[in-house]
Amino acid sequence: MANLHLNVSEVLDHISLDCVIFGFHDNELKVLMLRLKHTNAYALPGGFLKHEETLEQAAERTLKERTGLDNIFLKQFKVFSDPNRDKLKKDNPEFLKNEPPEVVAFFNKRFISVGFYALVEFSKVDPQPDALSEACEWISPFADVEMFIDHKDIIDKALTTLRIQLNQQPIGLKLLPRKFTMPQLQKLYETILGRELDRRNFQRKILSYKILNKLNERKTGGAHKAPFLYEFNRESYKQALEDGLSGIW
Amino acid sequence: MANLHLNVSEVLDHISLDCVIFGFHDNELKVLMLRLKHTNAYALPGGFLKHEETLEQAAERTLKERTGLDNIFLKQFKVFSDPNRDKLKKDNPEFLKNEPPEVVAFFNKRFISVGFYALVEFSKVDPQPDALSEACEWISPFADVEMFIDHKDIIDKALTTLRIQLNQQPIGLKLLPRKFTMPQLQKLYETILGRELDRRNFQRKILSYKILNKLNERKTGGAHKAPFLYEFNRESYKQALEDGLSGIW
DNA sequence: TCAAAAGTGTTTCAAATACACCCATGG
DNA sequence: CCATGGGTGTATTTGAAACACTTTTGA
Repeated sequence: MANLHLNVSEVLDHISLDCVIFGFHDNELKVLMLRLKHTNAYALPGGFLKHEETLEQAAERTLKERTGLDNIFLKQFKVFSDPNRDKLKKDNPEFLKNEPPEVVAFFNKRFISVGFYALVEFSKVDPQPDALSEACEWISPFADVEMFIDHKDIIDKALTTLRIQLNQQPIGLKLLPRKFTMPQLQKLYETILGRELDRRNFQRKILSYKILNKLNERKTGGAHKAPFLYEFNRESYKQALEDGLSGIW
Repeated sequence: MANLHLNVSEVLDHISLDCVIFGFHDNELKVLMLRLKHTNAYALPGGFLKHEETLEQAAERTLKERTGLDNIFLKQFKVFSDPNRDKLKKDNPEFLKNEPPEVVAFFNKRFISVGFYALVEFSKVDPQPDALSEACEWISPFADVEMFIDHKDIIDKALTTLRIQLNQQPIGLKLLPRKFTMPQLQKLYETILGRELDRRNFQRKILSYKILNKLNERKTGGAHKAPFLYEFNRESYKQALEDGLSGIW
């Protein structure tokens, strides 16, 4: 059974990072998580900081390992530094049972963890478990499952941040496939905001920003009337976000 | 000459924090900074993380030491983790010349620094230099002075964050004295936003939130017509911020 | 052929903006 | 007595919200 191959001298003590990787599929928001070996708990993909890296580079590296993707949209949102936050780790080191002693010792130090959230296009992700986990899978951020130490808190905080930053960050652009329908975009906004929006007002408002190109294609295959496909106009979207999408949904 | 009396075994390696302490005085935004000994550079008040502390507690401790104040409004806004960020420190260790070798060695490690911003009532602060600095004083966040390593970047980022969070955080409440005038409050908003606002519209809008109590007093002593004094209605202000002061200035 | 989803348009109401006049004060 | 800053009011424009009808589709 493969172990972590973590060279503890390559990374800084006391500092870790956790990534809340958001995807959007079947009109639902998802988070990519690891199911830890020998436990039922889910954990966020995370990692440690190498000597010559920034935290952003370390997060990118982690993302690449779990999703296969480069150039992911990534943002720090909070540092979790409760000295008791990793208490559970010491009580439940089951998932470390195949690791060498120096790795176990390293894990048992106190860590402050920098939370990042990432936005990825669901269909492009190839989920890769790490050596400490049995599976890497998408679950609902609202799912009531057992989570490693404070990872539930980290997800909740990421969601709150996402909600607040919905009008300042290219959330739609990063979470949806290149071509998408208006109802899809609306569902995305609704999921993040946690409330329903009026279909017609939503469309009018989002179109008024001139950040979408309407395509001469419709999404076929679904039941009911075929909706048009849209794509983001990357130029104007970028510009619009710099000004802030002035409204609040 | 007093030295730091830093017991390096009490704090974690590699982790520091810096506080951008905002105050408002003479209708101008100010930042509390230290002037480092034996250099011309200004540095942000900062500190290290003790083993049993959260970062927030460590920041509070730092704030208490520099300002004499407790219960300060404090918020994390970013972690600065460029591996070269403290390069200058190694080139210019002048301000450490009275420190024992273990302290110098500690300072020469790589640090990632968690940025906090704090909002304080200017007149209540009693600025206290630390052992490494000659003075602790208020300067303009826009001042073009020499700053320690990346502290200018940290201030800029704090300002940007403050601007974005102006409608979500109790910024007025924390920065102004208990009684203040409408023009003062407006100047505060204008300074943070970096643009002018219409006097009459500002007043109408801020009053519409019902977060101010108009007092039966006027601010005397100034030239020209004496403006009324207001105070925040803490109950409704708190409530309003939870909902977000829906507008954007 | 009909239920359910999607396209499109109008009316209404609230908020942001622009603008004007009067009042008080110290120099 | 007047320049400056402060108090208060109104008309206009803009955008958000509420709401209705028609079209397309697969079951």
